[in-house]
Amino acid sequence: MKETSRDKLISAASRLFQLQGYHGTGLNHILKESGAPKGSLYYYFPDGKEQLAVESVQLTAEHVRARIERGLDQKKDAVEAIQGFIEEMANQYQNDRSQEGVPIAAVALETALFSEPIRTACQSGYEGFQEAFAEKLLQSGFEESRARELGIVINSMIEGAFLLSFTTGNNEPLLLAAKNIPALLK
Amino acid sequence: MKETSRDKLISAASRLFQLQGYHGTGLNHILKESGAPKGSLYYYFPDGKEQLAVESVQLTAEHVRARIERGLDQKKDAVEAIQGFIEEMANQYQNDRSQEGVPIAAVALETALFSEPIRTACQSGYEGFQEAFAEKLLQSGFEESRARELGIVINSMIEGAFLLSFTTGNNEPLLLAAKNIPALLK
DNA sequence: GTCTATAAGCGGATAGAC
DNA sequence: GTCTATCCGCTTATAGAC
Repeated sequence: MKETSRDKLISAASRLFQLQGYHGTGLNHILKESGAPKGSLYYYFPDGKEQLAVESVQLTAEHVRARIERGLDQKKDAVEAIQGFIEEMANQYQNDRSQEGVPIAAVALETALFSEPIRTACQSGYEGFQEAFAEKLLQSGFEESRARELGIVINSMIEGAFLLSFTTGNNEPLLLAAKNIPALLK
Repeated sequence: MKETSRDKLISAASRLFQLQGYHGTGLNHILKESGAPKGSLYYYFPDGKEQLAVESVQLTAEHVRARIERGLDQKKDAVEAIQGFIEEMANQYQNDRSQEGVPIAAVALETALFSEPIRTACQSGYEGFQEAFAEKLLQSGFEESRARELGIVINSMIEGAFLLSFTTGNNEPLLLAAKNIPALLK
């Protein structure tokens, strides 16, 4: 179970893109961080930085979705589960703020109008998050179309609260999002 | 009432930073777009790109806040006013999506951990948006602490919905945010 | 105050040895 | 598959003429 240069490149890129965005992260920085040689980068990712970004976004999105699903499994009731998940995010954010960033968001905003492959990867990622929430709501008895709608609304709320918490260095927006979830799902 | 080089630089920078983010926008691009000469840039903004970004964020934030206030003045009831404002944003976004971007957000995400002056400017901007919403809620009879809380929640919701709409090229997230505002303010 | 020329460095990408 | 050397373009920033 060894980690290849390819894996090391993607995971380093995922971290750095999330922290500094797409244009703010140079390939040299990714190479240094990953310990991989430049030759390997273009061997594994012939389309260069853009391809690396697409795969990084996909990896990040899978991790986040898995984390959402794990979080929502903690409680049976959907409303409590979603509320608890956001609170959990708020709490763990308080600890290692500096090492995280907002998943996908920076890359999405920077590249949406200029790289269709990256934009599509971000869109798919977001759809995955929404599905995870909708799935939980379905299981809790919400009607299908309503559950899908609320998946989008909850995702909006979390992304926005995360953006504000990250920018201000204060987890209050996330805590308030959690607090107001029950009203939204009423 | 002529527009100075300084004004032209800031307004060009505001547009480009919003569309492409901080690191994705070069000074040369800003200069070309504004028509100002490079000498003027460092004459008016001795601290260079960082200072230009701070002032651009401030300008953008003022415009957005003014637009929020104008939007909220359209209806007397706070709930209807906020809902209407988000719908208005969703509709106008449908038209000229490509020329806008999400105000402040890209710059905030890219620079929060690496430039304190820019981060602070973004934070102040967001606080202004929240005040505008809270003010309207106060006038509509909401209790002070509740109004301030909801200002943050509404701002989160809008920012997140805007991010998703921009990334997916579809205004559905904004429309759903508007639709679900009444439940939130219940 | 305005403009040009240029410095110094980093960006992404490639060639070619091994 | 791995690594180095290198190219070219664009970046921020500065110097100095006008």
